[in-house]
Amino acid sequence: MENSLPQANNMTLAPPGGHAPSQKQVKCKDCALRKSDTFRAFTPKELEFVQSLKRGELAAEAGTTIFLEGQNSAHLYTILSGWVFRYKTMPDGRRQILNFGLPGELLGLQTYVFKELDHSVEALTDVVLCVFPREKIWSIFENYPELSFDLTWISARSENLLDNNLLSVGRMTAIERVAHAILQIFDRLDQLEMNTGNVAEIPFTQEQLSDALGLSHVHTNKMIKELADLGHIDWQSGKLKVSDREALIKLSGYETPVDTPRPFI
Amino acid sequence: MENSLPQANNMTLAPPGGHAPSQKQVKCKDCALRKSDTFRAFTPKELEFVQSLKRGELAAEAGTTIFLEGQNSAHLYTILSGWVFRYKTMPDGRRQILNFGLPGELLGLQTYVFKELDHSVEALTDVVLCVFPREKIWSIFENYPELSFDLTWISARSENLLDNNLLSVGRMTAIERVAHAILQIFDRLDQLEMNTGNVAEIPFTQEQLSDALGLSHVHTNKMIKELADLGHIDWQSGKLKVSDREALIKLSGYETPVDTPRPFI
DNA sequence: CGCAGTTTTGAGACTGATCAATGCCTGTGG
DNA sequence: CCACAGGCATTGATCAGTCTCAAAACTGCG
Repeated sequence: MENSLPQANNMTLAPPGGHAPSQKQVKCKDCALRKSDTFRAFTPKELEFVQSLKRGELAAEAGTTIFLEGQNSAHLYTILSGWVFRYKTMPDGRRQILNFGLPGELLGLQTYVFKELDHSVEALTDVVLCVFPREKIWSIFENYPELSFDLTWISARSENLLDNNLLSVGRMTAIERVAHAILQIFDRLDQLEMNTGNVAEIPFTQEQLSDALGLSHVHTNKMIKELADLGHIDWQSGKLKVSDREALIKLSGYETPVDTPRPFI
Repeated sequence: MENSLPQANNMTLAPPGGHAPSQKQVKCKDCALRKSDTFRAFTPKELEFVQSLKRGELAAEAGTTIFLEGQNSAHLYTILSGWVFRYKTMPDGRRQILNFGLPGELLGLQTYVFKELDHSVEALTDVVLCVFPREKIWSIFENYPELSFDLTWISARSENLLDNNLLSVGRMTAIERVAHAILQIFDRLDQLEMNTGNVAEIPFTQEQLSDALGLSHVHTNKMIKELADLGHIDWQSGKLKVSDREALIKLSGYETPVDTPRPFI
């Protein structure tokens, strides 16, 4: 009744065939994300336009494959709630998680720009996605310079996150990587006001984290334990507490980003 | 007389002060890069417009710093000839090369989108850059939807390259990374018609390659030797010959990209 | 010819991977 | 309400890939 869609045993390709726009959909002007001043304010005109692009909402369970490497997609999505991750795999099963996606982020720009996607995207938690048909994207470029700029902005930001991940995976030690990742996730959640003080709800498993960091899950676990033994963090049953942010920063060379309001569509 | 600019002992911040537009500058319509069908054709109108954005050309010697982390820049550049690399460093000197930049690629989009850059860019060889003042970029979004799309395209492509590098650095063994990198560089050069059969001119040192792959230069050297001993490659004094492409592909799981004409500005 | 930067080689050290259990928690069915 | 299964976290032991250190050989250039 609720989740109109992917009956989502893992690996269902979404959206399946002619996917039904869900019954109730939030108007863009009422979108919860707009309320946050993390995101730049839209003019009424922009809001109305974006509303005209929105086809509906798509709810997907944790574990659902949203995009599959090599496929094309008829839609782009903005994450309204929940987490996803982008990843690539090798034939023998090795997996690299490229990035985690949080609310406000756009999925599938690559599928619009190129013919097909060369990575996959999976829902990490139950998610709600805002659906845009790809044929309508062009009208953004055609009519809304500010929004076109936003698309470039979004793409550049995503590149930026990758730069950081590459530095981490390429040149940091295991413990530095873990500390760095924790701080990065923390700050991103902070921007979205998804933290309670110094505690965050972390939906990913240690194995998923290790796939993001290029480490084995065993070693990742040992590093987490070490950070905990040092008294810097406490990570229990999905709740991550950063007890000593400064120590983590010192340990990993993390630089707190200046966060200016960012666009989302 | 020739190189109007950075007298380029390393680490000169370019462009220094009020940099002189160089005397002779190629008209966009005569740009050598346009001749290649690697790049999408521009309409006369687009050509004329892009020409109006171009402020001049900048020649920089190998080793010149084009952008420095943390700075802002008054210009964006398109590489007309030569190689550059983007990189990040850590306080203790560890360096990660994020990507190599080849002719046709745009530098500094991040500096336009955000306030400042969080990586550096250095000329790997002598380069000639096409200079665009940042204040003019907005007119692209305002007046040319196709070119705005191209900017998004360029940004998405660059993200795509990073995805591949992250997979390589995060999940491949040393020898796989080296093989993968060689194939990737080779294909990019091929697109630009910069290869002679199966031989390419490679300007980077093994140390620079190792910084791109997240390896030590010693180990990188050993892997190169191993590939050579296997008879797959031959890399001597800047000339890299790929003798057995198939073997490299099998070894690294590299996937040859489909190359559609791409934009450059 | 000599110097500086780069490549090559060898030896030993160490970080992180792999293998193999065990423990823990949650949800499910009897 | 207990037994059990499955997924995840944790731990220990061993192994191996890669790093670091050190030195020598090579290359191009002034």
